[in-house]
Amino acid sequence: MEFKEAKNKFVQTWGALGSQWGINKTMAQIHALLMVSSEAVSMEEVMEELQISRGNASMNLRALMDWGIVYKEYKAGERREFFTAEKDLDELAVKIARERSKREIKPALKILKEVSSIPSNNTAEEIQFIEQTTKLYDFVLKADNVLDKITEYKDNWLTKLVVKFMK
Amino acid sequence: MEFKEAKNKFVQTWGALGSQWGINKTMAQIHALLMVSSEAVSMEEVMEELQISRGNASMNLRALMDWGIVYKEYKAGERREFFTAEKDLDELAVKIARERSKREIKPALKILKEVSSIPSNNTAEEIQFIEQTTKLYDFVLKADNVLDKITEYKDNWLTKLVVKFMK
DNA sequence: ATAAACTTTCATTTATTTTTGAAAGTTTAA
DNA sequence: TTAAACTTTCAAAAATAAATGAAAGTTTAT
Repeated sequence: MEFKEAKNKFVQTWGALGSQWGINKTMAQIHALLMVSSEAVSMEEVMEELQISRGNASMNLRALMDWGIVYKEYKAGERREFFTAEKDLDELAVKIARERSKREIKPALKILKEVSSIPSNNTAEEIQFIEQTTKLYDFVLKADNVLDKITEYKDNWLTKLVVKFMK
Repeated sequence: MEFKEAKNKFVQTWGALGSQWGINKTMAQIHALLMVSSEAVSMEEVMEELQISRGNASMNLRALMDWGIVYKEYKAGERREFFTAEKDLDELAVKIARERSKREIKPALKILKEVSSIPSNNTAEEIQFIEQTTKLYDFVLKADNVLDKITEYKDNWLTKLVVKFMK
């Protein structure tokens, strides 16, 4: 396999993976492309490499910047904007974890608390509902706290986790 | 908020969450419904409660069983099949983690290994590509191993993780 | 064997999500 | 200023994913 083929395969794979995780395909592909580029990449180049429209490139680059995992760069004497991806994987994972916690876990917790707090009329159905949603709330809250704790380590958190866990 | 409203809200929320995690909405809704039911539920009831077609109910129940998080139950003297969800959250999380590792992480690892193993012609581009995909491979492999290790604990793994991590 | 009770399959339809591209907006250099 | 170089927006189109429902398939009781 030669370079171009490998690069393409990587971008496609990362894209497909993205869509299984609630991130759209193009967004994941752009991220993949930037991650393996040695230099900052212009929007034009992104469009060219991935064969996508200007609007699509613009919107997804924006979304990646909102996630905090792609940065704009300005080059001296250049009008155009260039983009680079966060390449440090610990940092990348931490940012994704934080963002998903904020966007998905926290709102879910709010609803779990709400629905688990209804007054019960003591039918088996209602008792089961309250019990299960309460357990869910506790579980998700605990998981979210662990996530928080882990992301505090930032550098090398995964290695530290391995060490803690293996012994 | 009364019971029916709370139940509906929970099912809707769980469904929306599902679609952000690569599971389809109906599948997540059925799972939510079963999880808070005190008794096993027939396909007919699932169709009725979620207002979905027979085919849809059948296919998504099947998928949930493939994931190992919903079980069939037979009632004496009943022709119909009934369904229950895994209600133990540690167990649920472990099953989901295992399944996603098998379906998504393992195949991704295979590709990462492939693409990071191309011969380099020593251009900056190729060096960066090989370096980054190699790092990704190592990172994902390490994460997958931690997942494996965690799921071995099965009972109370989350609590154990909290304990390990907080100290 | 057969018919009733039930489940699964899959071609077609429907709904949702993503992409396009042209117009509007912005920035910078002269 | 103004016009060239570039980016963003968003309504419409295209692509993708999910749902329907009727026919085919199973199972079980008699």
